[in-house]
Amino acid sequence: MALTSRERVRRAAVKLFATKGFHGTGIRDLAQAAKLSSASLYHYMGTKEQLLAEIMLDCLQRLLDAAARELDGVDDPVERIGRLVTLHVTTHARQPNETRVVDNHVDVLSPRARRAVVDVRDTYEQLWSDAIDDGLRSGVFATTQPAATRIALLEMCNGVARWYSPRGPLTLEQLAAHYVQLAHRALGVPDMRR
Amino acid sequence: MALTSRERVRRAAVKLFATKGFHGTGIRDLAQAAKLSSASLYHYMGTKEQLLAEIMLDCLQRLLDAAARELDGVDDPVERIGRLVTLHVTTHARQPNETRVVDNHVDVLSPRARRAVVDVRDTYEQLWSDAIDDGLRSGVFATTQPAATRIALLEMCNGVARWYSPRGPLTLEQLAAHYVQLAHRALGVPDMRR
Amino acid sequence: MALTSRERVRRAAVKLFATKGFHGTGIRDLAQAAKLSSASLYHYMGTKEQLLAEIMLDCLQRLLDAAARELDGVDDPVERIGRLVTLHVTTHARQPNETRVVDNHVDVLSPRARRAVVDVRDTYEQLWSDAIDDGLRSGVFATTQPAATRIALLEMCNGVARWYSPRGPLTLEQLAAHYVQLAHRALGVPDMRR
Amino acid sequence: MALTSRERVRRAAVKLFATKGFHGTGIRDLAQAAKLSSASLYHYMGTKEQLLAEIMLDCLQRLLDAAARELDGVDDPVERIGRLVTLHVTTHARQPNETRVVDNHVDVLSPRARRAVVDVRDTYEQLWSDAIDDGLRSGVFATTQPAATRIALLEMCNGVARWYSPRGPLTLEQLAAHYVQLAHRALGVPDMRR
DNA sequence: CATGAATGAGCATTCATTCAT
DNA sequence: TATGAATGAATGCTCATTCAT
Repeated sequence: MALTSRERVRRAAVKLFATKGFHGTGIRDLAQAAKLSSASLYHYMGTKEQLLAEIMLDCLQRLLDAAARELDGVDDPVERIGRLVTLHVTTHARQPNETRVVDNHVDVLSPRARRAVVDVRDTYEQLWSDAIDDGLRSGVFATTQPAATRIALLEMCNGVARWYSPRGPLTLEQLAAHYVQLAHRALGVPDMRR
Repeated sequence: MALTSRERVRRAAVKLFATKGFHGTGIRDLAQAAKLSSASLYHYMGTKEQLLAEIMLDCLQRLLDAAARELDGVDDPVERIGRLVTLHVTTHARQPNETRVVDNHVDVLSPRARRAVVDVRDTYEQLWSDAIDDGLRSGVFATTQPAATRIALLEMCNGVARWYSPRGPLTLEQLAAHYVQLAHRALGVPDMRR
Repeated sequence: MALTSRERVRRAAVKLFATKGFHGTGIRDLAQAAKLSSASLYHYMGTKEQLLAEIMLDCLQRLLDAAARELDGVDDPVERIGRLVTLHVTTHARQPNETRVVDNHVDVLSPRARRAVVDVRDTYEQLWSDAIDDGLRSGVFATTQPAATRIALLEMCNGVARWYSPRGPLTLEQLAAHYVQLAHRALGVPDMRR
Repeated sequence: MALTSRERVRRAAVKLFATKGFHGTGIRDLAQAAKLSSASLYHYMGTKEQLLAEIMLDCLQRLLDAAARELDGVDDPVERIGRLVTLHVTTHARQPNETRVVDNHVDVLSPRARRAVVDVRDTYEQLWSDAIDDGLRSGVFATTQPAATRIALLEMCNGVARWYSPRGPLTLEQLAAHYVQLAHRALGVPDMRR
């Protein structure tokens, strides 16, 4: 089924911003990839930067929503971190372009747009912080640097978008399971729990 | 003591490429930061891309050399990984701009330059692979996914350049020690060893 | 009637390339003469060199076509040379800019474009060679150096673009008639034939 | 024997201006060809344009002097034209670069320099005019367009610099002899005179 | 809904030239 | 005599964006 022009623009932008960077992507590249004239592009977007900001906000919001759904009703911190890692890694593996755009383009945004993006991201990362804090409080996690560990884990998981290929030796499930193990180990979850 | 113009160009490029990206950095930005006219820039560099490639190769080579020095005479895989992590993290914390340029700009390079850069990077990463393989063979490491773990650890350590600040709560030593712990845990080093 | 922008670009290029040379003509000169911004120029041309190549090929092709038409059904070599000279001289007198561009810019072209231009030019000059050879065979021409004579005549006729003015003492018809006489004399056509 | 730097600059300029044109030749091309730095070039020349003007004036003056020497004591117009053609053609064949610079760069010069060059050229061409007028007066030449014929002959002879090669089928002597024949025929010199 | 035409501003790079050494 | 360093101005060309149709 044919995509709408609007959707074609969006997909073209995601792919190109991810692979060539925002500044490395010209409006003409976008137009060509979306099979539109560069003038027509402007029926479906504001400025190039607004297009970027929309993509970033959108992806982040969807991640946040999905995370909230995953965590709904789950109390065990080990399980919660496991679900966050699984979701994060899976998302980065399945949508490497979207996530690379989100993860690498914060600095490009104007202050106003950056604020909005960072706010959503902070809300999302708070889910990680909360889970880690809970685990520490309950004694199931053991680390002296919860903040650094959280960031380290997030960076580690973000990296998946840069290297994972479904055509490689790992299935998505294996990949996610391995990263969950890495996270649990990093947080000092005792072996018997795993 | 005054810097040479050449050095000023280099430092300006590192800072700007790191913060604004290669395509986001104009030759005029570079000139202004180096306190030179844009024409004079070309006494100290080839093209903008060649400048980038030189910086990347240079930084990678220095990292590789330092790693070789660190590992010299060290046999214990636990210690070797510890030293690699310490060096990697310390370098990323001390020279966040250099390392961000190296870690984020491979795709910008022309095929020829990319080849050269990737070759050095592969040689460096082989040091990690070797240490991990040794640890697995000797039974001190325990993981079913050595390759994925190596990449995950590298990404995790690279991330340091994106967030660590010496003005934050962690000293360089604490930071490095924590990342060594994370790496050892990720590789399944038994607690008594740590 | 108003010219199209495309045509204005073409005419501006012909005039400027002819008078200031290809390298002496800047893109901004072209834009100003075509009453367009320098950016708009690029809607109507590829690169500056492609614009040159198109002009050259076009003019040469039109000369070749016209020559073929002139010679159609004409057998007498004296008459054929007369018609070639008349056409060549008339063209150079009427379109001095076009012909100066064609005659003086072969060396500027890239190898590929030069090849294309030289091919058409060679085809055209072959018409002269054939006429001269025929005249020699039939005994109506007398020269020991047909090749040198052909080139000499062509250079002589090309020169017209450099000096002839319709405001001078010679009408186009007188000019052409005189050059025909010069050509016939050069080829040793007996006086009674003229 | 080694050339002086001054002479190397001169020769480099002649070769490059002839083949790539004045505007197509950069100061760096000149420097490289003269095996000097571009700054050092300025010890041996004024501006690029002055260098061009000096070359042109010099070559023209030498041609004029040589012509005066050739004509000294020669009264017969047929012989005079013969000597002028021989000298002109020989010079263009032997020094194609010098003559191409002289013949094709008048338009590049500033008004003042152009004036000086054109003055010498006019003096030289006057020698041709005088010879032709004499021949007409004495009845040995027959043409209704002496001015056009003179220009046509000059253009024809200038052309030699564009095509003649000593490695081709014609020796210099044969070339000159043929052009003398062409000139005599163009001027209507009766066959018995030749 | 779509685009050809248009542009001011900007791009990386090169220009001819100067000057202190 | 020679040049490395330096530059303001210019180079050919592309940028993101607008607008009339």
